[in-house]
Amino acid sequence: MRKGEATRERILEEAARQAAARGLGGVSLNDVAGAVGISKSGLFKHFDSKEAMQHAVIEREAASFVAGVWEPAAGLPAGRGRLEAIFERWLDRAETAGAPGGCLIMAANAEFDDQPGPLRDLLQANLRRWEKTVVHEFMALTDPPLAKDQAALAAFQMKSFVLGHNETRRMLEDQGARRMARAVFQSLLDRVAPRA
Amino acid sequence: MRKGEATRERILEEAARQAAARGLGGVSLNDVAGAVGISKSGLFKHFDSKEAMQHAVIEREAASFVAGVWEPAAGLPAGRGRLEAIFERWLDRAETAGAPGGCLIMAANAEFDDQPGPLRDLLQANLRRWEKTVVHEFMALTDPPLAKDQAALAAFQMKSFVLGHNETRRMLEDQGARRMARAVFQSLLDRVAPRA
DNA sequence: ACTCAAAGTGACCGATCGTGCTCTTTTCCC
DNA sequence: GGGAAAAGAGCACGATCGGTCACTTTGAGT
Repeated sequence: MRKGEATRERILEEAARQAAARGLGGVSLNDVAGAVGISKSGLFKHFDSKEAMQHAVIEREAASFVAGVWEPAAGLPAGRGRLEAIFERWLDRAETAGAPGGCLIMAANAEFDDQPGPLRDLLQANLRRWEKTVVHEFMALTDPPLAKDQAALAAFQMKSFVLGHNETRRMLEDQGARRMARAVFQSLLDRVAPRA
Repeated sequence: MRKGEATRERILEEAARQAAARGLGGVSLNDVAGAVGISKSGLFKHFDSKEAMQHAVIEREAASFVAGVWEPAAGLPAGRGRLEAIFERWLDRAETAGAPGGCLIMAANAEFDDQPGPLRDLLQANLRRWEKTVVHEFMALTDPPLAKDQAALAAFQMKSFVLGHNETRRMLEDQGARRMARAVFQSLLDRVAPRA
């Protein structure tokens, strides 16, 4: 039904907002329902359980990640410019996505890395797909293509810089976080594929 | 009293174990008391509130961090060897500290980066002190000393590699995580202070 | 050995948790 | 417009949450 889908969307939106602040496990069905303007039992008409809702939140956020990080760059020609675009959009996530609270995916990865179950499985699958994407992106950076293990090392660094930026920005509250992340990423690109 | 101190220590030990798995906010006073072998009300003779206990857990873990990461290297002469030692011990934390569950400090930093309060303040203060330590360590790496902003960039990368290793190891379950972290860190050291 | 504080118990508080149930209202489709 | 299905309300459940209180046991210092 049309109406139901709209409500479902508002639920996920609110749940994501709360998850960004208190963690995915810390969202309260009562609070979500209240903020959306329905009763707690009404919420169960859209999700069979809290876990099912969390699952949907993650899927929604993963889609948002693809839309916000990958798709804006997908139109660009493969190469340094595209990697730079991806990196910038990726950094954006730590600062704006689901504001405030930063990137839900990054937080959830840390939250569930020790809690076996379907939620962790989903996060892991998403993370693995993204990892592959980034590695391929680095392989396509040079001609001839970068060796896979070299690309993996570059991808590891890129991912690390995003995580470092996230902590530096959010926990250390260092305003230079983005500048530093950008600097070291540019340095990485220079090493992997020296400018003409 | 002697007995009380021992109990207090067992409480903190168990609380840290649970915090590593479910997060600091997810520890249950009931479960902790049960695992220690005392009643929940007995627990309150050692800590005035749950937050006070969490505070003590963080302080204990911070001391463990210093003892496990900094002190083993403190005896070495400043320079590349000492930085390598620090890095290795730091990586160890993601794999063994509080096993299983990895480094409580890293997890707590991600958990509380959006939850204002005394716990976040404590984590932030610890993180800032450690950040300063690492920057100074990099400054002392070369002769003449590295400029502060250059050392900050190096420290940012080192910290990022630890975070990247943590996620790669714990969430991606990539067994090559440590090898990659070591490789990119060595490369960083080579750039900052080329070998003789 | 005596004493007094520290350590620990058990029952209980109000609140909130996720979830199930029945019932009413709304919305969509024909 | 009527009828079926979806959306939602309201209530209550058992469990668990952090926390309090009065009481008993234990242990250390003199």
